[in-house]
Amino acid sequence: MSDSASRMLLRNQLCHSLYSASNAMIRAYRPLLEPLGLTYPQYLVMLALWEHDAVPIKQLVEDTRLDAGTLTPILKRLEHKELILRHKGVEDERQWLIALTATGAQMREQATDIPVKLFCLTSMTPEQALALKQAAEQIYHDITSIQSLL
Amino acid sequence: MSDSASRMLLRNQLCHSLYSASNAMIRAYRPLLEPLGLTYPQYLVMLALWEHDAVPIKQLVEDTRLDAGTLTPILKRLEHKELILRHKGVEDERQWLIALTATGAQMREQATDIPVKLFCLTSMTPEQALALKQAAEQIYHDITSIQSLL
DNA sequence: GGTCAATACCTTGTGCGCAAAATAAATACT
DNA sequence: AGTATTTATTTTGCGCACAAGGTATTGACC
Repeated sequence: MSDSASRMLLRNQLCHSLYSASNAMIRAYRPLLEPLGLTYPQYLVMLALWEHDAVPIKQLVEDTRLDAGTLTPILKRLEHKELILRHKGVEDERQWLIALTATGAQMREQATDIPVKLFCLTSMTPEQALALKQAAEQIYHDITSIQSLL
Repeated sequence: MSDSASRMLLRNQLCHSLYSASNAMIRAYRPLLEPLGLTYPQYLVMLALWEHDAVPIKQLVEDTRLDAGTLTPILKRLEHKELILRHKGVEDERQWLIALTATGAQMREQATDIPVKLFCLTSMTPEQALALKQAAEQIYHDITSIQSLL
C-alpha cells in the first residue's frame, strides 16, 4: 500500500486517536462533575479561578484556552449558579473582572479528589501520563503558533 | 504544596492538554477541509467510507467512534451534499446502508495529501507521533471499557 | 482635541457531542 | 401465534466550539 493510502486509514491516524480520547475523557468527567453541577469546560474555568481569583476574561481565555466567544455563555451559566460574580474593571471599563463567590470558592474542597479519580480510570503510569501530556502540549503549541501567523 | 493542590493546577493537568490539543487540531484541519466543504467529523465519515463502502450506520459508529445520535445529522448533511446515499437494508429493515456516490468516491483523490499536510504543521518526529497515538489509544480504550461496565 | 486604530468583550449562526427518550423492526420466549 | 425483549436508528434538548461581525472603550497619532 502506498504511503498516502496507508495514512488515510482511520486506524493509522493520530488525530482520530487524539479526538476520540479527548471526547472519551470528557465523558468520563461527567459523572465526577455531576455532583458539582458542572460541565468540563465550566470545571476548567473554576480551576482557573481557584488559582487566580478576580481576573479579566482575557486571562481566563489564556488560562483555560477556551475561545472568548465560548467563554461568554459559560460565564453566564456560572453566574446564574451563583459561583462567580462579574463586575466592570475600574481602570479599564472594557474589562469585566470575574471573581468567585463564597459558594464558588468553597466548591474547591469538593473537587480536590476529581483529578486522581479520573487518573484511576486509566491504566497509565505517572510517567506515561507525563509523556502524553508533554506530547499533547507540543502539538498544541506547534499548531497554535502557526495559526497565529496566518 | 500538597499532591492534590498540585494536581488541581491547570498547567499540571493532562486532560487540559489533551482537550486543547484536540481542539487545536480540529481548527488546523479547517482550512485543509474547506476546499472539500467538509468538517472534521464529516471527514472522518468519508475516511471510513473510503475504507469500507456500503456499510450500516452501526459500523460507522464503530469505525469513526462518533455517537449514533451525532452521526445521524452528519449523514444527512453528507447526503444533502450528494456525497453519500442511504438505502434500507434488504435483510434487516432496521439497518440503513450508507454508500458513497460517484462524487463522494472521487473526492478521495483530493484528500490524499491532507494527512501529511497536517503532520507538517507539527514539529513531531514520526516516532513521537506514533508514541502519542498509542498513548491516546490507551486512554481511549481504558476509559471506554470502564464506562461500558456502568 | 479630534480622528483612527487597537483592544476587550458580546452576539449570531452553524455544527457537533451526547444523554435520554422515542420509534420501529427483528428476535426470543412461551 | 402472541407477547416481551433486544437492536438499529432517529429525535429532542442542552452545552459547547468557533468564525464572523458588532459594540464600546482605550490609546495613539496628528
